[in-house]
Amino acid sequence: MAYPDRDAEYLNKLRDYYAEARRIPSHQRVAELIGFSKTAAQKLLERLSSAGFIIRTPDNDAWMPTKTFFQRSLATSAVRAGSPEMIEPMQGELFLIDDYLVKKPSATIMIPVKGDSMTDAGINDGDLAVVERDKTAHPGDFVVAVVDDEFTLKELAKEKNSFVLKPHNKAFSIIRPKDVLEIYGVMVGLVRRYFR
Amino acid sequence: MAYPDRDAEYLNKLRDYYAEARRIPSHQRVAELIGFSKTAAQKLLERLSSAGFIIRTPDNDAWMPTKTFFQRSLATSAVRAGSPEMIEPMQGELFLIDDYLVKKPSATIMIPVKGDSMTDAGINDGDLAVVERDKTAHPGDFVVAVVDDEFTLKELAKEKNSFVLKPHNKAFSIIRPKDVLEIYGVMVGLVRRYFR
DNA sequence: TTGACTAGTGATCAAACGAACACTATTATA
DNA sequence: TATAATAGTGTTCGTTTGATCACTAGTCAA
Repeated sequence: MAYPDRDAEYLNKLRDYYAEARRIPSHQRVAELIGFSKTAAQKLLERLSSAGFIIRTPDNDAWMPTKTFFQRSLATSAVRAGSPEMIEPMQGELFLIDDYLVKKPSATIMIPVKGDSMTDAGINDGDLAVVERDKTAHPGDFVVAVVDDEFTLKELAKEKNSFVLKPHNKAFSIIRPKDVLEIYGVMVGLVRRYFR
Repeated sequence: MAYPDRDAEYLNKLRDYYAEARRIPSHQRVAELIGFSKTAAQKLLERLSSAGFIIRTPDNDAWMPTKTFFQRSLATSAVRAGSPEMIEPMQGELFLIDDYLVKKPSATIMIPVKGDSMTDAGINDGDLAVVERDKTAHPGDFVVAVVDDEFTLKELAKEKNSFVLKPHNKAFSIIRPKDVLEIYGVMVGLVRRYFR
């Protein structure tokens, strides 16, 4: 087999392009990108469409990526013998971060974390909290509550007969709401970026 | 003021379009979308660019959204003073976390974090590290290194003339590789899930 | 070894595209 | 009240785009 699976390689180039330009490029640019003729690019896109990586836009005037397009491999086991070069892309299961974190897209929102009140729980300033709005909160859950007209991320805890908000940082003290504790949503995930 | 801020309304239409077609449309389509002339669309896009919502692609042949494009104000819910900026609900998958975290899809892999050696940096056991393979590692970066045929996540540090691996947990000690330090990739992001 | 299939090249062409220009109506300001 | 800036319309023009067609060179199975 001289030509095993070139399309996987082409797809990766397309993915890199998308990460930079946020669009599936025109036939001509695909051609330039890969070192192709324009027609070959066109046929490649049709193949990728059949494979489920891209579909047409609603207006049918361009290609757009599907969820599959964004999937990447998850190293299933950290332990393995031999050279690390052996772990090649597409080994391990395919994986989409959004599907991993978000169960109810319509009720999920991303809220930037401000402050250091949760650092002992591994939640840092600048992280993005994935918050599900209509989820029932239980003691022990991390919740986003509305305190003094601001969002606060804390652990929901029960103290005697009332709910309180427990920070995870010794420098902060427990918040005991005067009247009703207004819970905005439950934290279901965390996203952090190390480079911008 | 009869026409206070039409652009905000136009921007929302653009966002809706983007959620469906995953691209900033052409002048002509913007015109159709809003009920505009082509030139007005062109100028609108330039205004939105000045306002920081869109920028040109690296190839300078189209517009692409910026981070700001994905943010939406709290206009729909109750207006609160001092409310934090918020990123658009995942409704319609407008905001893709994968997109947010991954710069080079073809070289990026997800690796599960094992152990507590990095808890002081807010990285817990069971978290998923987003690792970019061909990125150059600098001292201070968190890297995935191959030590004794296993992946290890540590901070890359320089000690005298050699590189060492620094854990972020007082209970662990610095790893000084005997021979060559084999770096698998650089950590560019972190993903954590609170419910399974 | 013939024939089908696949991944390519190259050329043509109408439609769509972005850029530029002149012009108009409304709003904000000095 | 004059004037500048803003948000539009309409038109032109060279370029890019996607679609289509004819053709070629490997791969693979009957």
